[in-house]
Amino acid sequence: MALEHAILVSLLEQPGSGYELARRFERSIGRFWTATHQQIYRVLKRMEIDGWVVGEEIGQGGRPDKRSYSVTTVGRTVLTSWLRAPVQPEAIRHELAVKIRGVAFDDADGRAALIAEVERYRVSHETTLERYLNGEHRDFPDPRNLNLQQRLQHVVLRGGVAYEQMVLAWLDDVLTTLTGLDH
Amino acid sequence: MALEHAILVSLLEQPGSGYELARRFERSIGRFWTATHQQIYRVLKRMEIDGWVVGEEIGQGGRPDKRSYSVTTVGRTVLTSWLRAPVQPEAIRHELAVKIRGVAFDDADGRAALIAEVERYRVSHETTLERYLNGEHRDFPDPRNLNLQQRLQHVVLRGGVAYEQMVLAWLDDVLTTLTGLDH
DNA sequence: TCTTGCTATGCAACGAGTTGCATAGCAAGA
DNA sequence: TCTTGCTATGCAACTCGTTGCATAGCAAGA
Repeated sequence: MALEHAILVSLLEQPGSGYELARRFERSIGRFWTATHQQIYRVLKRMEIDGWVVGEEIGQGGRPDKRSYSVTTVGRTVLTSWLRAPVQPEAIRHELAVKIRGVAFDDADGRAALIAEVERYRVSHETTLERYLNGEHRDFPDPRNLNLQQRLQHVVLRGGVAYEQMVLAWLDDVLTTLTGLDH
Repeated sequence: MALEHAILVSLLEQPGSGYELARRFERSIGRFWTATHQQIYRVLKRMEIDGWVVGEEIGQGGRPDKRSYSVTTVGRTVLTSWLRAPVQPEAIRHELAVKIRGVAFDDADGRAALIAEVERYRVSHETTLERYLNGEHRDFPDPRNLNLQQRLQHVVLRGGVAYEQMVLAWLDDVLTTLTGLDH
Protein backbone atom coordinates (compact mmCIF):
# COMPACT_ATOMS: atom_id res chain seq x y z
CA MET A 1 0.00 0.00 0.00
CA ALA A 2 2.93 2.34 0.49
CA LEU A 3 4.89 1.86 -2.73
CA GLU A 4 2.51 4.37 -4.29
CA HIS A 5 3.53 6.93 -1.72
CA ALA A 6 7.23 6.32 -2.13
CA ILE A 7 6.74 6.85 -5.87
CA LEU A 8 4.81 10.08 -5.27
CA VAL A 9 7.65 11.42 -3.11
CA SER A 10 10.25 10.44 -5.67
CA LEU A 11 8.29 12.01 -8.56
CA LEU A 12 7.77 15.21 -6.57
CA GLU A 13 11.50 15.42 -5.94
CA GLN A 14 12.04 14.85 -9.68
CA PRO A 15 9.60 13.71 -12.43
CA GLY A 16 10.75 10.72 -14.44
CA SER A 17 9.94 7.46 -16.24
CA GLY A 18 9.32 4.04 -14.74
CA TYR A 19 12.82 3.05 -15.69
CA GLU A 20 14.35 6.06 -14.01
CA LEU A 21 12.28 5.41 -10.89
CA ALA A 22 13.52 1.83 -10.81
CA ARG A 23 17.12 3.08 -10.83
CA ARG A 24 16.39 5.59 -8.09
CA PHE A 25 14.87 2.80 -6.03
CA GLU A 26 18.13 0.92 -6.38
CA ARG A 27 19.99 3.89 -4.96
CA SER A 28 18.39 6.64 -2.98
CA ILE A 29 14.80 5.71 -2.11
CA GLY A 30 15.70 2.03 -2.17
CA ARG A 31 17.69 2.49 1.02
CA PHE A 32 14.41 2.43 2.88
CA TRP A 33 11.91 1.14 0.33
CA THR A 34 12.76 -1.58 -2.19
CA ALA A 35 10.90 -2.18 -5.45
CA THR A 36 11.59 -3.88 -8.78
CA HIS A 37 10.83 -2.35 -12.16
CA GLN A 38 7.89 -4.73 -12.56
CA GLN A 39 6.19 -3.44 -9.46
CA ILE A 40 6.88 0.15 -10.42
CA TYR A 41 5.44 -0.15 -13.95
CA ARG A 42 2.33 -1.88 -12.67
CA VAL A 43 1.73 0.62 -9.89
CA LEU A 44 2.43 3.63 -12.15
CA LYS A 45 -0.27 2.42 -14.55
CA ARG A 46 -2.80 2.12 -11.73
CA MET A 47 -1.78 5.52 -10.37
CA GLU A 48 -2.32 7.10 -13.79
CA ILE A 49 -5.78 5.53 -14.07
CA ASP A 50 -6.60 6.88 -10.61
CA GLY A 51 -5.35 10.31 -11.66
CA TRP A 52 -2.50 10.58 -9.14
CA VAL A 53 0.11 11.06 -11.87
CA VAL A 54 0.13 12.03 -15.56
CA GLY A 55 2.42 10.38 -18.08
CA GLU A 56 3.81 12.19 -21.06
CA GLU A 57 5.04 10.13 -24.00
CA ILE A 58 8.51 11.25 -25.01
CA GLY A 59 9.86 10.02 -28.33
CA GLN A 60 13.62 9.73 -28.39
CA GLY A 61 14.35 8.75 -32.00
CA GLY A 62 15.54 5.19 -32.23
CA ARG A 63 15.15 4.15 -28.63
CA PRO A 64 11.74 3.08 -27.38
CA ASP A 65 9.58 5.98 -26.27
CA LYS A 66 9.60 6.67 -22.60
CA ARG A 67 6.69 7.86 -20.47
CA SER A 68 7.75 10.57 -18.07
CA TYR A 69 5.43 10.88 -15.10
CA SER A 70 4.67 13.82 -12.85
CA VAL A 71 2.36 14.19 -9.86
CA THR A 72 -1.09 15.78 -10.23
CA THR A 73 -2.84 17.89 -7.60
CA VAL A 74 -4.90 14.79 -6.80
CA GLY A 75 -1.65 12.90 -6.20
CA ARG A 76 -0.41 15.64 -3.92
CA THR A 77 -3.63 15.47 -1.91
CA VAL A 78 -3.31 11.70 -1.61
CA LEU A 79 0.24 12.12 -0.36
CA THR A 80 -0.52 14.79 2.24
CA SER A 81 -3.43 12.79 3.65
CA TRP A 82 -1.18 9.72 3.89
CA LEU A 83 1.46 11.82 5.67
CA ARG A 84 -1.09 12.60 8.39
CA ALA A 85 -2.03 8.94 8.91
CA PRO A 86 -0.37 6.98 11.75
CA VAL A 87 3.02 5.46 10.98
CA GLN A 88 2.73 1.67 10.79
CA PRO A 89 5.25 -0.23 12.92
CA GLU A 90 7.96 -1.72 10.71
CA ALA A 91 7.87 -5.44 10.00
CA ILE A 92 11.44 -6.51 10.66
CA ARG A 93 12.67 -9.59 8.83
CA HIS A 94 16.22 -10.35 9.64
CA GLU A 95 17.29 -13.65 8.15
CA LEU A 96 20.71 -13.56 9.80
CA ALA A 97 19.14 -13.45 13.27
CA VAL A 98 17.19 -16.62 12.45
CA LYS A 99 20.36 -18.31 11.22
CA ILE A 100 22.26 -17.38 14.37
CA ARG A 101 19.63 -18.98 16.57
CA GLY A 102 19.40 -21.91 14.15
CA VAL A 103 23.11 -22.66 14.30
CA ALA A 104 22.55 -24.00 17.83
CA PHE A 105 21.18 -27.10 16.06
CA ASP A 106 24.10 -27.54 13.68
CA ASP A 107 27.63 -28.86 14.25
CA ALA A 108 31.04 -27.13 14.42
CA ASP A 109 31.23 -27.19 10.61
CA GLY A 110 27.98 -25.28 10.38
CA ARG A 111 29.21 -22.74 12.91
CA ALA A 112 32.41 -22.24 10.93
CA ALA A 113 30.36 -21.74 7.76
CA LEU A 114 28.19 -19.17 9.50
CA ILE A 115 31.23 -17.25 10.71
CA ALA A 116 32.45 -17.03 7.11
CA GLU A 117 29.01 -15.85 6.01
CA VAL A 118 28.85 -13.19 8.71
CA GLU A 119 32.26 -11.91 7.63
CA ARG A 120 31.12 -11.68 4.01
CA TYR A 121 27.93 -9.99 5.13
CA ARG A 122 29.96 -7.56 7.23
CA VAL A 123 31.96 -6.50 4.18
CA SER A 124 28.80 -5.70 2.23
CA HIS A 125 27.53 -3.51 5.06
CA GLU A 126 30.91 -1.79 5.28
CA THR A 127 30.62 -1.00 1.57
CA THR A 128 27.11 0.38 2.03
CA LEU A 129 28.27 2.60 4.89
CA GLU A 130 31.10 3.98 2.75
CA ARG A 131 28.67 4.65 -0.07
CA TYR A 132 26.41 6.58 2.30
CA LEU A 133 29.29 8.60 3.72
CA ASN A 134 30.57 9.44 0.23
CA GLY A 135 27.07 10.49 -0.78
CA GLU A 136 26.81 12.62 2.33
CA HIS A 137 30.04 14.48 1.53
CA ARG A 138 28.99 14.91 -2.10
CA ASP A 139 25.37 16.00 -1.61
CA PHE A 140 25.63 17.86 1.70
CA PRO A 141 29.11 19.43 1.82
CA ASP A 142 27.83 22.34 3.91
CA PRO A 143 25.18 20.96 6.31
CA ARG A 144 24.58 24.40 7.85
CA ASN A 145 23.36 25.76 4.55
CA LEU A 146 20.57 23.53 3.24
CA ASN A 147 17.03 24.17 2.09
CA LEU A 148 14.05 22.39 3.61
CA GLN A 149 14.04 19.49 1.17
CA GLN A 150 17.77 18.90 1.59
CA ARG A 151 17.57 19.00 5.38
CA LEU A 152 14.92 16.27 5.27
CA GLN A 153 16.91 14.17 2.81
CA HIS A 154 19.95 14.64 5.02
CA VAL A 155 18.29 13.45 8.23
CA VAL A 156 17.03 10.34 6.41
CA LEU A 157 20.54 9.66 5.15
CA ARG A 158 21.90 10.08 8.70
CA GLY A 159 19.40 7.37 9.69
CA GLY A 160 20.91 5.09 7.07
CA VAL A 161 24.40 5.82 8.37
CA ALA A 162 23.35 5.15 11.97
CA TYR A 163 21.73 1.89 10.90
CA GLU A 164 24.84 0.65 9.10
CA GLN A 165 27.11 1.62 11.99
CA MET A 166 24.83 -0.20 14.43
CA VAL A 167 24.81 -3.31 12.21
CA LEU A 168 28.60 -3.32 11.95
CA ALA A 169 29.03 -3.04 15.73
CA TRP A 170 26.51 -5.85 16.25
CA LEU A 171 28.21 -8.07 13.66
CA ASP A 172 31.45 -7.69 15.61
CA ASP A 173 29.57 -8.78 18.71
CA VAL A 174 28.17 -11.75 16.74
CA LEU A 175 31.61 -12.76 15.50
CA THR A 176 33.07 -12.61 18.99
CA THR A 177 30.22 -14.73 20.27
CA LEU A 178 30.44 -17.31 17.47
CA THR A 179 34.21 -17.72 17.70
CA GLY A 180 33.94 -17.98 21.49
CA LEU A 181 31.53 -20.95 21.31
CA ASP A 182 34.27 -23.52 20.75
CA HIS A 183 36.57 -21.90 23.31
CA MET B 1 10.85 -18.71 1.56
CA ALA B 2 12.35 -18.27 5.00
CA LEU B 3 9.30 -18.51 7.22
CA GLU B 4 9.73 -22.27 7.03
CA HIS B 5 13.21 -21.93 8.46
CA ALA B 6 12.15 -19.61 11.25
CA ILE B 7 9.49 -22.19 12.17
CA LEU B 8 12.07 -25.01 12.11
CA VAL B 9 14.31 -23.06 14.50
CA SER B 10 11.40 -22.28 16.81
CA LEU B 11 10.21 -25.90 16.85
CA LEU B 12 13.73 -27.17 17.53
CA GLU B 13 14.00 -24.81 20.48
CA GLN B 14 10.61 -26.09 21.66
CA PRO B 15 7.97 -28.23 19.87
CA GLY B 16 4.45 -26.79 19.82
CA SER B 17 1.20 -26.16 17.99
CA GLY B 18 0.48 -23.60 15.30
CA TYR B 19 -1.22 -21.45 17.88
CA GLU B 20 1.78 -21.57 20.21
CA LEU B 21 4.09 -20.71 17.32
CA ALA B 22 1.92 -17.72 16.45
CA ARG B 23 2.29 -16.42 20.00
CA ARG B 24 6.05 -16.98 19.95
CA PHE B 25 6.21 -15.03 16.69
CA GLU B 26 4.50 -12.15 18.47
CA ARG B 27 7.21 -12.21 21.11
CA SER B 28 10.58 -13.79 20.72
CA ILE B 29 11.08 -14.83 17.06
CA GLY B 30 8.76 -12.05 15.87
CA ARG B 31 11.40 -9.51 16.84
CA PHE B 32 13.18 -10.38 13.64
CA TRP B 33 10.64 -12.38 11.66
CA THR B 34 6.93 -11.53 11.65
CA ALA B 35 4.12 -13.95 10.77
CA THR B 36 0.40 -14.23 11.39
CA HIS B 37 -1.36 -17.39 12.51
CA GLN B 38 -2.80 -17.81 9.00
CA GLN B 39 0.59 -17.98 7.40
CA ILE B 40 1.88 -20.32 10.09
CA TYR B 41 -0.99 -22.81 9.76
CA ARG B 42 -0.67 -22.87 5.98
CA VAL B 43 3.09 -23.33 6.01
CA LEU B 44 2.97 -25.96 8.77
CA LYS B 45 0.60 -28.04 6.65
CA ARG B 46 2.93 -27.85 3.67
CA MET B 47 5.92 -28.65 5.85
CA GLU B 48 4.17 -31.74 7.20
CA ILE B 49 3.35 -32.93 3.64
CA ASP B 50 7.01 -32.42 2.73
CA GLY B 51 8.05 -34.39 5.81
CA TRP B 52 9.95 -31.58 7.54
CA VAL B 53 7.79 -31.80 10.66
CA VAL B 54 5.39 -34.33 12.20
CA GLY B 55 2.17 -33.29 13.90
CA GLU B 56 0.70 -35.18 16.79
CA GLU B 57 -2.99 -34.73 17.55
CA ILE B 58 -3.49 -33.97 21.22
CA GLY B 59 -7.03 -34.14 22.59
CA GLN B 60 -7.60 -31.84 25.52
CA GLY B 61 -11.16 -32.71 26.60
CA GLY B 62 -13.53 -29.91 25.76
CA ARG B 63 -11.18 -27.58 23.94
CA PRO B 64 -10.49 -28.22 20.30
CA ASP B 65 -7.69 -30.69 19.73
CA LYS B 66 -4.33 -29.20 19.06
CA ARG B 67 -1.65 -30.52 16.75
CA SER B 68 1.76 -30.34 18.32
CA TYR B 69 4.56 -30.30 15.77
CA SER B 70 8.16 -31.38 16.04
CA VAL B 71 11.02 -31.40 13.55
CA THR B 72 11.99 -34.60 11.70
CA THR B 73 15.51 -35.54 10.64
CA VAL B 74 14.53 -34.38 7.13
CA GLY B 75 13.59 -30.99 8.60
CA ARG B 76 16.92 -30.79 10.42
CA THR B 77 18.75 -31.50 7.17
CA VAL B 78 16.77 -28.81 5.38
CA LEU B 79 17.66 -26.35 8.13
CA THR B 80 21.38 -27.11 8.18
CA SER B 81 21.66 -26.80 4.40
CA TRP B 82 19.83 -23.45 4.55
CA LEU B 83 22.23 -22.31 7.29
CA ARG B 84 25.14 -22.86 4.88
CA ALA B 85 23.50 -20.85 2.08
CA PRO B 86 24.49 -17.18 1.61
CA VAL B 87 22.63 -14.67 3.77
CA GLN B 88 20.28 -12.60 1.61
CA PRO B 89 20.62 -8.84 2.05
CA GLU B 90 17.70 -7.50 4.06
CA ALA B 91 14.94 -5.65 2.24
CA ILE B 92 14.48 -2.55 4.35
CA ARG B 93 11.08 -0.87 4.21
CA HIS B 94 10.93 2.11 6.46
CA GLU B 95 7.70 4.01 5.99
CA LEU B 96 8.74 6.81 8.34
CA ALA B 97 11.75 7.65 6.17
CA VAL B 98 9.45 8.04 3.15
CA LYS B 99 7.14 10.30 5.17
CA ILE B 100 10.02 12.47 6.32
CA ARG B 101 11.13 13.08 2.76
CA GLY B 102 7.51 13.52 1.69
CA VAL B 103 6.81 16.22 4.26
CA ALA B 104 8.93 18.57 2.11
CA PHE B 105 5.84 18.76 -0.13
CA ASP B 106 3.38 19.51 2.65
CA ASP B 107 2.70 22.69 4.66
CA ALA B 108 3.48 23.68 8.26
CA ASP B 109 0.35 21.84 9.44
CA GLY B 110 1.62 18.65 7.87
CA ARG B 111 5.02 19.08 9.49
CA ALA B 112 3.39 19.61 12.90
CA ALA B 113 1.32 16.46 12.37
CA LEU B 114 4.45 14.49 11.49
CA ILE B 115 6.24 15.71 14.62
CA ALA B 116 3.33 14.41 16.71
CA GLU B 117 3.49 11.10 14.86
CA VAL B 118 7.23 10.76 15.40
CA GLU B 119 6.74 11.39 19.11
CA ARG B 120 4.07 8.70 19.30
CA TYR B 121 6.30 6.37 17.32
CA ARG B 122 9.20 7.12 19.64
CA VAL B 123 7.14 6.05 22.66
CA SER B 124 6.39 2.69 21.07
CA HIS B 125 10.08 2.07 20.43
CA GLU B 126 10.89 3.10 23.99
CA THR B 127 8.39 0.49 25.20
CA THR B 128 9.95 -2.16 22.96
CA LEU B 129 13.42 -1.37 24.28
CA GLU B 130 12.21 -1.68 27.88
CA ARG B 131 10.60 -5.02 27.06
CA TYR B 132 13.87 -6.27 25.57
CA LEU B 133 15.89 -5.11 28.57
CA ASN B 134 13.44 -6.72 31.00
CA GLY B 135 13.61 -9.93 29.00
CA GLU B 136 17.39 -9.79 29.07
CA HIS B 137 17.48 -9.47 32.85
CA ARG B 138 14.93 -12.25 33.26
CA ASP B 139 16.36 -14.77 30.76
CA PHE B 140 20.08 -14.05 31.04
CA PRO B 141 20.71 -12.93 34.62
CA ASP B 142 24.23 -14.39 34.56
CA PRO B 143 25.62 -13.81 31.02
CA ARG B 144 28.93 -15.50 31.93
CA ASN B 145 27.21 -18.79 32.56
CA LEU B 146 25.15 -19.72 29.51
CA ASN B 147 24.98 -22.78 27.30
CA LEU B 148 25.47 -22.60 23.55
CA GLN B 149 21.81 -22.09 22.70
CA GLN B 150 21.41 -19.33 25.28
CA ARG B 151 24.53 -17.51 24.12
CA LEU B 152 23.14 -17.42 20.59
CA GLN B 153 19.73 -16.25 21.77
CA HIS B 154 21.46 -13.60 23.86
CA VAL B 155 23.51 -12.15 21.01
CA VAL B 156 20.37 -11.91 18.86
CA LEU B 157 18.59 -10.11 21.69
CA ARG B 158 21.54 -7.70 22.03
CA GLY B 159 21.02 -6.96 18.33
CA GLY B 160 17.41 -6.06 19.05
CA VAL B 161 18.52 -3.80 21.91
CA ALA B 162 21.13 -2.10 19.70
CA TYR B 163 18.54 -1.59 16.98
CA GLU B 164 16.03 0.03 19.32
CA GLN B 165 18.68 2.29 20.86
CA MET B 166 19.82 3.37 17.39
CA VAL B 167 16.23 4.11 16.36
CA LEU B 168 15.62 6.20 19.48
CA ALA B 169 18.77 8.26 18.93
CA TRP B 170 17.82 8.80 15.28
CA LEU B 171 14.26 9.80 16.20
CA ASP B 172 15.71 12.50 18.48
CA ASP B 173 17.77 13.69 15.52
CA VAL B 174 14.60 13.68 13.37
CA LEU B 175 12.64 15.66 15.97
CA THR B 176 15.39 18.26 16.27
CA THR B 177 15.49 18.58 12.48
CA LEU B 178 11.72 18.81 12.08
CA THR B 179 11.27 21.40 14.86
CA GLY B 180 14.20 23.38 13.44
CA LEU B 181 12.59 23.74 10.01
CA ASP B 182 10.35 26.63 11.05
CA HIS B 183 13.10 28.32 13.08
C1' DT C 1 -26.83 -14.28 33.18
C1' DC C 2 -24.37 -12.05 29.79
C1' DT C 3 -20.39 -10.48 27.81
C1' DT C 4 -15.65 -10.58 27.07
C1' DG C 5 -11.57 -12.99 26.20
C1' DC C 6 -8.72 -16.97 25.55
C1' DT C 7 -7.35 -21.40 23.29
C1' DA C 8 -7.31 -23.58 18.76
C1' DT C 9 -7.86 -24.12 13.78
C1' DG C 10 -9.25 -22.99 9.35
C1' DC C 11 -11.48 -21.09 4.59
C1' DA C 12 -11.79 -17.59 1.01
C1' DA C 13 -10.47 -13.63 -1.30
C1' DC C 14 -7.47 -10.33 -2.23
C1' DG C 15 -3.29 -7.57 -2.63
C1' DA C 16 1.79 -7.35 -2.66
C1' DG C 17 6.00 -8.92 -4.41
C1' DT C 18 9.10 -12.06 -7.23
C1' DT C 19 10.85 -14.54 -11.29
C1' DG C 20 11.33 -15.66 -15.89
C1' DC C 21 10.80 -14.25 -20.17
C1' DA C 22 10.17 -11.14 -24.36
C1' DT C 23 10.94 -7.15 -27.36
C1' DA C 24 13.92 -3.66 -29.54
C1' DG C 25 17.42 -0.52 -30.97
C1' DC C 26 21.68 1.80 -29.90
C1' DA C 27 26.61 2.22 -28.26
C1' DA C 28 31.04 0.53 -27.12
C1' DG C 29 34.60 -2.51 -27.06
C1' DA C 30 36.95 -7.16 -28.30
C1' DT D 1 31.85 -8.40 -36.85
C1' DC D 2 30.15 -10.16 -32.80
C1' DT D 3 29.04 -9.85 -28.23
C1' DT D 4 27.91 -7.46 -24.23
C1' DG D 5 25.41 -4.06 -21.94
C1' DC D 6 22.31 -0.25 -21.49
C1' DT D 7 17.82 2.15 -22.13
C1' DA D 8 12.90 1.24 -21.96
C1' DT D 9 8.57 -1.32 -21.28
C1' DG D 10 5.73 -5.09 -20.51
C1' DC D 11 3.15 -10.03 -19.95
C1' DA D 12 2.29 -14.24 -17.37
C1' DA D 13 2.61 -17.13 -13.65
C1' DC D 14 3.57 -17.78 -9.28
C1' DT D 15 4.38 -17.30 -4.25
C1' DC D 16 4.00 -14.59 -0.14
C1' DG D 17 1.37 -12.05 3.07
C1' DT D 18 -2.92 -9.76 4.84
C1' DT D 19 -7.80 -9.28 6.12
C1' DG D 20 -12.20 -10.70 7.20
C1' DC D 21 -14.81 -14.15 8.65
C1' DA D 22 -16.28 -18.65 10.92
C1' DT D 23 -16.41 -22.27 14.42
C1' DA D 24 -16.36 -23.89 19.24
C1' DG D 25 -16.04 -24.54 24.08
C1' DC D 26 -14.25 -22.94 28.44
C1' DA D 27 -13.17 -19.46 32.15
C1' DA D 28 -13.68 -15.23 34.54
C1' DG D 29 -15.78 -11.25 35.83
C1' DA D 30 -19.70 -7.66 35.68
